Amino acid sequence: MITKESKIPGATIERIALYSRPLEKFLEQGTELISSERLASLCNVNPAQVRKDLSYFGEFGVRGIGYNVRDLLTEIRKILVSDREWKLAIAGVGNMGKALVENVNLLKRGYRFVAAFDSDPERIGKRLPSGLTVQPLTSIGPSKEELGFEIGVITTGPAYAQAAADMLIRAGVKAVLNFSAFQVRQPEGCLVENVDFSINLDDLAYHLSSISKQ
Amino acid sequence: MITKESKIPGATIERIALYSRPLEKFLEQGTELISSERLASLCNVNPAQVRKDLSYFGEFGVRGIGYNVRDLLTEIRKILVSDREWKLAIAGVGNMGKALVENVNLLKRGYRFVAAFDSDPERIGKRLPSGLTVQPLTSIGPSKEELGFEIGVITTGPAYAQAAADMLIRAGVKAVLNFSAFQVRQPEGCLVENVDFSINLDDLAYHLSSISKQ
DNA sequence: CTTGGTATGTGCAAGATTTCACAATCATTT
DNA sequence: AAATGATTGTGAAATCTTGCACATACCAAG
Repeated sequence: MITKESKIPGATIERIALYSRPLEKFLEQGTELISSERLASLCNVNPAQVRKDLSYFGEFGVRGIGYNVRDLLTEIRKILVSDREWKLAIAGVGNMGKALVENVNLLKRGYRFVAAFDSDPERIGKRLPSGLTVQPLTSIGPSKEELGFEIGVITTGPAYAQAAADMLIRAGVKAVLNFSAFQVRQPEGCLVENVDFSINLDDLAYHLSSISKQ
Repeated sequence: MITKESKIPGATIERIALYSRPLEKFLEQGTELISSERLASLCNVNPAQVRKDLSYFGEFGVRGIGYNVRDLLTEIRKILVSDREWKLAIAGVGNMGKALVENVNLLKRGYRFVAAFDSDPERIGKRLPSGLTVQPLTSIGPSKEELGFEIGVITTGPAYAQAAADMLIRAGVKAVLNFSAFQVRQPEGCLVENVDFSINLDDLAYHLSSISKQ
């Protein structure tokens, strides 16, 4: 039961994060116990998958009974290291940027935006509802020194995405979450996740069509 | 080379959508040819993977030469059925909803929002910059009759997500893209994709920590 | 018209992930 | 204290996915 990183499927990590969502809800509702079957059904996965995923990290259930909601959630947060606060910086304060900075769910889960940047002179200096003042992209470096954000989020237009990523990485950020339409390359020593909604729509369109073809 | 749906990996579809992004850029720039190697490198995947993915649908390249950018993009759009317009409806017109409705990339790729709904009386009746007028969630049914949207997008708060999904599905929508923090259950006869950014952040946090532990 | 250089298409092996199926374990009842 | 019923944890089988390696095909040059 050694937590050997290299053996853990990447998809397992994402599913474990997924499991925590219904658990949070059960905790609020006061439900104490949950079975792998119920949790699986809520997450659209196989019950054995839930158990196997968790088994990579330890034994958190009680045979014949199920999982204690509070305990399991605590364990999952430990596994994902979301049991502490992470400081984020955002580059690009358009609609999408604002949606993220003001998203209470992220804050509830410990993701706090501590700095906001943009290249548009119109936006620089403006104060966001969350209290952050928009700074020029060029001040990422000094700002990182001062505020110590660890993860960069990119919500600029595609034209500025790579530049923003470069500046964040040069400033020492070790992980980047990129929502721009431009696919940011993964450089040495920095994690990059690219998120592109239109891919989800393409995916739906493809499957919709292939269903109706039958 | 029969396009047998059941044999095509789900991940292949998503990657094919991914390949179209750099291709769009090359087309704009006037680049005519591209190799699987270059395309793979831009998408952070293996060149053989690119060729294998495409081979599920046909032979689009020329041995010894590579792929014609324009032709490949056309083929990919045919495969993904993104060579036509898809009509979307959005439920929830907060920051996130607005970000999507006003996203030019989606429009450029043929995804057009034709209706917007919200449960907040403050928002109902307001006109969005894109020209849409926000309607009450309860009018989804009649609106679908009239406007014929095929895909529903959910950007409500978690409390309204399932209700919004139910209404969209009852109105006859066959695919739902859900951005709310609530995991919508996949009902019979309707595709559901759940997107939750905080999972991406959890993922980054996990990998960041496991790296620094070494 | 042959040769050389290059990059695709793909059978197959290697690898990764998921699912099954059942032993293990615990609370409860008799 | 034993039997019952429930649900976990997990080895192993089944399935799915990826990547190698090379035959195949095409262009260009001589």
